[in-house]
Amino acid sequence: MPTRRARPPSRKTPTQSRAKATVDAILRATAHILKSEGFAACSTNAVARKAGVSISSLYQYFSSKEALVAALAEQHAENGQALLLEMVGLAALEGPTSLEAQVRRYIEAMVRLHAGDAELHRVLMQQVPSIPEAVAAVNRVSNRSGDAVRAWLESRRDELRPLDPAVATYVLVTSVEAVTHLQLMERPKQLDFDTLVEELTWLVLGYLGVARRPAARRRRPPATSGFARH
Amino acid sequence: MPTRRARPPSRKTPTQSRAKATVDAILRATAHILKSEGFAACSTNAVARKAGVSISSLYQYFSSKEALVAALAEQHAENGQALLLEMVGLAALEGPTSLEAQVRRYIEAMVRLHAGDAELHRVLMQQVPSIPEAVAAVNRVSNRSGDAVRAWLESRRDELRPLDPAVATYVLVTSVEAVTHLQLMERPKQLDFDTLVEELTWLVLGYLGVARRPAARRRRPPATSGFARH
DNA sequence: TCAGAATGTGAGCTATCACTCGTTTTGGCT
DNA sequence: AGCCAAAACGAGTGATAGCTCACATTCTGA
Repeated sequence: MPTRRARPPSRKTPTQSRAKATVDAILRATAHILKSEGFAACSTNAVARKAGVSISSLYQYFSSKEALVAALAEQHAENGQALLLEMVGLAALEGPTSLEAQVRRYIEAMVRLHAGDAELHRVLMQQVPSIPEAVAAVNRVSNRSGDAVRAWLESRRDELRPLDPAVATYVLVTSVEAVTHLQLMERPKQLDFDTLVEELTWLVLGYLGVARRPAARRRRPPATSGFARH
Repeated sequence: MPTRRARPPSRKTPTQSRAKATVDAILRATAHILKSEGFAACSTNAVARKAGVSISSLYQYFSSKEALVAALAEQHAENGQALLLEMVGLAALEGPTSLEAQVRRYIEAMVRLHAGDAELHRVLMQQVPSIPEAVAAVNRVSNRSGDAVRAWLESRRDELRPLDPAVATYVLVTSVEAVTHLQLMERPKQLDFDTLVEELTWLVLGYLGVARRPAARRRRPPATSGFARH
C-alpha cells in the first residue's frame, strides 16, 4: 500500500440525488467485496469497478481507503443499533416481565441482529482494528449497547447474585457476542437458532445466579460415545 | 500484493544447524514485526531485514508469505497446546477434586496461557482468517482442546444439568476464550486477573447448572440471590 | 583436498496499490 | 436556450509488494 500521506478527513457531501446514488453504490460495493473477497482484495479500484463508477468519483466522496471502510463500519453499526433498539426497546416498555423472558428476548434480538449481515460484521470486526477511524465508529455504538445492559443489570440487581455491573456487562456482552459469531461463522449443525438462544439464555441466567429448573426439554441424547477418561 | 500465482506448498527443510538458526530467526522476526507493527507492515522484505537474512533465504524455507505466517501460527498453537496440557493435564490426574476447583484450575490455565504471548495471539487471530493454511493449523489444535473439554463434560455428566456435550463445549470454549481475549486486548481496569478467573468460573458453573453459594465477597451476604422465579 | 550439496545473497522484475490531474458530462436554474 | 457548478471520468504517477534469478559462500564427507 503505497503513497501513505496525510489526507483531509472528509470530502464533498453529495447534494444531488445522482451523487447520493453514487455514494450508495460505492458503499454497497465495498460491503460486497469485503464479504465475498475479504479485506485484502478490497482495493479502491476494485470497489469503484464493482460500483460502476470511476475511481475518481470514489475519491470525490471518500478521502481515503480508511475513510471509506470507516464510513461503512459506521453505517453498519448505526443500522445494527437501530434494529436492536427497535426489537428490544419497545418490548421492554410493555410492562414488567420475568427476568428470564427479558433475557431471552434480548438474546433473540442479538442473534437475529447478527444473522442480518453476519459476514460483513465478521469482516469488519476482524479487519477494522487496523483502521482507527472505524474502531471509533463501532466502539461508539457498542458502548451505548453496553450501557443499556449495565443499566438493566442495576435495575434488576435485587434478583441477581451480588455482582459488579461493569464487570458483569463485560462478561455477558462479550460471551454472548462471541458464541453468536461462532454460530454464524461455522454454523455447526448442532447449533440451530433455537438451541443457540436457549443455551445463551442458560449462560446468562446461570452467570447472573438466577436459579432455573432444568427446563422441560429432556436433553441427554443417547449417551454419546466417550465416557472413557484416563 | 502482486504476483499471486500457485506456489509449491513447502520448501526445503533445514538440515544443518546454520539453516535451523536462519529459520528460527525468520520466525522470530515475523512474530516481532507482527506484534509491533501489525500484519500490514509485515512484508517479507521487512521480515528478512529484521531477521538479518536475505529475502531469498526466506523464500528458500517458506514458499510464500502465507506459508510463513501459517508456520508461525502453527508453532504458536503447538506451544500453547503443550503449555495448557502441562498446566492442566497432570493436575487432573492427582485425584478426584471438586467440580468447582477443576473448573477454576482450567480457567486459570487458559488465562495464564493467553497472557503468555497475548499480542501475537491477538494479531494471529485477527489476521489469520485470511490465510487458510494458518486457520487449519490453529483449528487442529483448538479442536483437540475442545475434545478434552467435551470428554470432561461427559465424565462429570451426573453432576451437571442435562445438556448436549457437543453444544456445551462450543458455548463454553467460545465464551471463555472471548472474555479472556477481551481482557488481554483492552485491559479494562475492573478486570484484573483474579476477578477474571472468578467471573469466568461463575460463568461456566452457572451455565452447567451447578449450584453455588454467593461466595465470600460481601454485598448482600445471605440474601440468597435469585429464588425469584415468576 | 576438493567436489558437490546446502546455504546465503541482493539487484531487479512485474503486478498492483492508493491516489491525482485535466477534462468532459450532466442537470437544475434563469 | 444556455450558463455553470456539481458530478463523473479514466489514463497516469510514484511507491511498494511478493517473489525470482544468477551467482557467492560455507559445510560435509570421502
